[in-house]
Amino acid sequence: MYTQGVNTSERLIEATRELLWERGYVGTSPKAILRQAGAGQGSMYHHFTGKPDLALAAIRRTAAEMRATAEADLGRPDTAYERISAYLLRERDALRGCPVGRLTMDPDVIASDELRAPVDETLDWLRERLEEIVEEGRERGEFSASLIPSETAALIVATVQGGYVLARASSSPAAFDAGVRGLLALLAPQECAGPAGSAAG
Amino acid sequence: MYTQGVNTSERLIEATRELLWERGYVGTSPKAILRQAGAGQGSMYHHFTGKPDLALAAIRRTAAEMRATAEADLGRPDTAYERISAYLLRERDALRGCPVGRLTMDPDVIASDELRAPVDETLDWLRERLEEIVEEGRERGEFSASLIPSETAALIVATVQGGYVLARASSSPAAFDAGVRGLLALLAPQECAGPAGSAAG
DNA sequence: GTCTATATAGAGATAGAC
DNA sequence: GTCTATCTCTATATAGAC
Repeated sequence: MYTQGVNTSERLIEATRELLWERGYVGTSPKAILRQAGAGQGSMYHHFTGKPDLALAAIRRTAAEMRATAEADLGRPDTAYERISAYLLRERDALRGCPVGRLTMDPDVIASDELRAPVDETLDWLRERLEEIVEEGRERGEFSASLIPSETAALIVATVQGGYVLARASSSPAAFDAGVRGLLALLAPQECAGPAGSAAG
Repeated sequence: MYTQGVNTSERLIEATRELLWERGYVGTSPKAILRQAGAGQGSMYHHFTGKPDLALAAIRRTAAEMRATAEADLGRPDTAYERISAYLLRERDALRGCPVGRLTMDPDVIASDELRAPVDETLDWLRERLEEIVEEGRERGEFSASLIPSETAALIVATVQGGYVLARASSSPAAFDAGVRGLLALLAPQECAGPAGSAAG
């Protein structure tokens, strides 16, 4: 059986994705979703058991999309530094923030293991993927052998997530870019960092 | 005229601070504040014009407290690296997140220049304070001369803010600590980082 | 499947007694 | 200054018509 155009269930999920990104879970009402989707009350409760169920479908899709977007940069045939750099410098609307990461500040999402799971899994996947790449770069001599891949990976993800916080606080993407450049400068393959720690004078 | 114990206005502000930290602005209702403060409806609207006004008082106080806490580590008589390290390694409840930074994910806070102002000013102050310290460390030879202080400062703040995101996503403070260690490893005064970027396998 | 009532609770604020 | 009504609007969900 065919569905002409986009069906209601689909529109509900997409509307929820947009509103969750913009206003979070607590700040998004079923009524707002229905308005955005152009659907009536009954449709939502026909396709989903309620707000949490619909939100879960929306979050899962957003999480999958985020992994695919990241992999597009991280999976390129290039050096580790170039792939990490491509991921960090990718065009972003920093003021919108991360549609997955922002959910960690939502009390109702964090209180529900089911809603939190896709958020956790996605950020965890990203960390592990970056860890592989850092390890690879270390073996190839791009990075210092003293780098700990798992910690470096956590740093990279944190820089992005925290960059969104700075951008939104200042209403400007500049701070996001600054943090990313600061990280890339420290990660950049370098000959010698300068004089040893001569703290005197 | 004396006020015995803590007055109602004070209790309202403290209750609001706790709830804003825990549930954000959108997720905090006046009713919840009154319950937490042990006050009636009338008290709140006597001392404040409404929810935004009370939230503003709470946010300002939290912001001031955050600056003081950071300065306690950053203002120590020590090397730049030690002060930054002390700030990053300070004991934190990473799962609670940053009471100031979390507000950047609150749509109603971001939509209001008045509510956003103390958030912006605080994170901006922190970045500038760290910038001074990085610059100082660079002049003293602790850090590479190629480091750009403003970008490094943005990175440090982003690492902390993003670390909270990772910790909350995974319900564990471990990821926060990992990111911080990853950053400190890259910042650590070092003699030579290893071989130059020989990317060929 | 989708719609329009309808129901119950809570958000946010006001009025006026004490 | 603080309290308890009270008010209007919205959140979330259900019922039942079409």
